[in-house]
Amino acid sequence: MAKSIDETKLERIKQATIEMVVTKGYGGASVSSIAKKAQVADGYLYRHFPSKKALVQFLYGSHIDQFRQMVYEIMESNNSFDTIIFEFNKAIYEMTNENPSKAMFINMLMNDYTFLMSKDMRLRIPESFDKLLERGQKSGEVDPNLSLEEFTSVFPAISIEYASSRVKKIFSEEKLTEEDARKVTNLCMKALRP
Amino acid sequence: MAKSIDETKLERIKQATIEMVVTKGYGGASVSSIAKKAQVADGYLYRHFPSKKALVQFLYGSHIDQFRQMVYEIMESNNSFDTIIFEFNKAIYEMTNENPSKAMFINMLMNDYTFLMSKDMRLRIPESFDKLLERGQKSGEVDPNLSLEEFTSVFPAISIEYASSRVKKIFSEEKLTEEDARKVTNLCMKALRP
Amino acid sequence: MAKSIDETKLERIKQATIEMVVTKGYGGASVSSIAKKAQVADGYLYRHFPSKKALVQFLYGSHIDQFRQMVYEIMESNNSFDTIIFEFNKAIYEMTNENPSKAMFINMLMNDYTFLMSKDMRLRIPESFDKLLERGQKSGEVDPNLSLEEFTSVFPAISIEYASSRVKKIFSEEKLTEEDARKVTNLCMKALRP
Amino acid sequence: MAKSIDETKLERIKQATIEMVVTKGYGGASVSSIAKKAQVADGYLYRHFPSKKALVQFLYGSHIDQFRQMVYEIMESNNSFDTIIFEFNKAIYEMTNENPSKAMFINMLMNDYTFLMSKDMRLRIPESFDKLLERGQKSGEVDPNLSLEEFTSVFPAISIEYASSRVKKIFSEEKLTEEDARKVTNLCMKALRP
DNA sequence: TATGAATGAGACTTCATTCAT
DNA sequence: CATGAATGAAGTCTCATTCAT
Repeated sequence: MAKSIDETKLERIKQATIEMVVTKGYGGASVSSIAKKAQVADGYLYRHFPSKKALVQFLYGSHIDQFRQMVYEIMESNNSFDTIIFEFNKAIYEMTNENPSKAMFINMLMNDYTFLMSKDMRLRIPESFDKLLERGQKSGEVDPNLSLEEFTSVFPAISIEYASSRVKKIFSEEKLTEEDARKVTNLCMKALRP
Repeated sequence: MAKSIDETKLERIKQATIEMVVTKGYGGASVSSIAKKAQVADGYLYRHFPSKKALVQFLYGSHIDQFRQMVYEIMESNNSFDTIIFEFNKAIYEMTNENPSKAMFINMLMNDYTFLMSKDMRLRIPESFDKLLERGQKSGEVDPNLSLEEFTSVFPAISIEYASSRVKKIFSEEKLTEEDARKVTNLCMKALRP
Repeated sequence: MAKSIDETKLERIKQATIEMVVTKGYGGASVSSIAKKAQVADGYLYRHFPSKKALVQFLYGSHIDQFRQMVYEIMESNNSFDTIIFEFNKAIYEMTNENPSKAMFINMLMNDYTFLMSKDMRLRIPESFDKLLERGQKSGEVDPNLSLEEFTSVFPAISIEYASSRVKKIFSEEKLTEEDARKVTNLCMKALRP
Repeated sequence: MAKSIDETKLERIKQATIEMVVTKGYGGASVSSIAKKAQVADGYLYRHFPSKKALVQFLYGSHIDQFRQMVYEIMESNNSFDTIIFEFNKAIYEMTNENPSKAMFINMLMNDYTFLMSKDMRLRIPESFDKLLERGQKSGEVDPNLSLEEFTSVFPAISIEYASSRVKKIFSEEKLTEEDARKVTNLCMKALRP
């Protein structure tokens, strides 16, 4: 009977939000500017999210979860610890190439103390990395004395930092390649080994 | 005498700004709330900075510079590469313990794409790390094929990430110790070696 | 058959509007909330009324007219002045019991200077009360020197005020009874007598 | 040192609010229109009240209290019941003449179910009228069987209704006089007597 | 006919900044 | 020099209304 929800509009809002937040910061990304970039009406956003904050929180949460799921899936289908690290790096570098804003968005919010993950997520993320650490320690590729805290300071910290400096174009403006993933994997493996 | 009163006021403004920005984000840290916390009048801030943005930029810049100078000074007075890494870690962990907000502030802004360093700073920072890298490669402690991009993804990235996760109290609420500095140094040294 | 479905929809809209306006005020009664309460689509209302304001005005007008007609009919079928007053009181108290929102709605709008009666109505109402006053003065039950202004300040003002304080549950939460109608009639008769 | 608060501005806001609410209704009285009428900046209001609703509530409350205090003071300084009624009528008619908007404002909000008095006020008002009723019953001027509910439906209901119909200019556009107060007092006294 | 997705004007509110004191 | 009252631009958000389906 009535018009159905235009999913592309919603998608446009989401992408526009990410881009505006990355470019102008949370405060600088006004709802008006987001709506304009997404080519929807100013009030449109409020038909799907109760507030601008909720929208950004949702995007943060869903991206973090996508990220976490990626780790999970790669772990499920790979036996070798170093392959997991490599596949993960490859995956996030592909994502970063495809949608640099998305990568910047996650990085920015992860370091913003006013955007906290949901409790649920705060618990599940370390859990995934804990399993990964165990696997590495079992296979003898990771120092058995390494704590989870030390582990996550190496992985995914190095991987993310490498991608982040690339999108910031500090050292290079090239796209991230499989070679980059290999190099970073190598750094991680060395740091972690017994 | 009168001037010293002034100085504490200015200092209070600076500290209040850092704390408010970390707690509430840049947008949430209103000039009024900063002034209130610093116990000065709203308009006082404008006697020293032309705008709120300029104040935050200044604080970011001066902290980054303090950081850079630390690297420089440690490099000047130490010959051994691993000692430099260790001393640096010790120094930033001490700073983090003393003033966690300051550490959070730097970390937050470094990952906020709307707060860019001055061009001057953007050039000088890699320069310092380049010199450090060279020293490590000369002494044979660092892989001679490592690029500056790879190097900075390890150091100071690991060091900072470790401190950051501690301030966020993700894995532990303990203060950072010399032992932590040693552990992190070890991780870095392993990652960098040939 | 199809039409009768329509009629209940319209009826539901009307009742929902009255209840929402009374509960939330004119501004707080959003078209959406009215439609939701009436279980019709948001846009449905516009098939019968050109605007929200027009809907409320219509309801106000039709209730006022119903009120006026009640006076008229009671006057037609009763010779005695005091019986007219009593029957009127009884009638509006019954209506108030049946549908308190309706009573509150009329009372609210009659005291809201932004909802004016139609010119037509503004003229016809005093006319009805003028006839009633005449009748009372002819029968000697009402002071011959009383102006219409004084008369309406007594009747129906006292009657309405009594019902209003009851729906507001200021002094009592009981339903209005015939005994209440009698008491109020007595107060009016005493006030009006020569 | 600094500028002091301009009390006339605050006064202008208050009066402008009353006038706009009376003319356009609560919803129609936009903060902008109020500020414009008061010749202050749009944001000024928020330096003294947390919201538009709070401002209107405050004005309602303070006017109701002024009203209540008037009753109290008149009762304190008069022994005779009928003098109290008369003095009260005179006082509110003078107030109505001086500031008709104020009278309309109170009347409007008293009949708006979304603007409730504070609990404190809801209790104190009937108390004052209860004392007045007692006095009238002691002096023999008021029917000893009259309930407070009946009493208040006569006084101050008649007095207020008379003033209200005058400000609405239904029957007359004249100012309210002492003669009006006398007439209304007479109506009340007749209604109340045994 | 009835729906409800979408619009956008305009509401309320915040707050960086100014400047009289 | 320092204050904080006042401003008003700009932000977030609501909601009456429209119209494709």
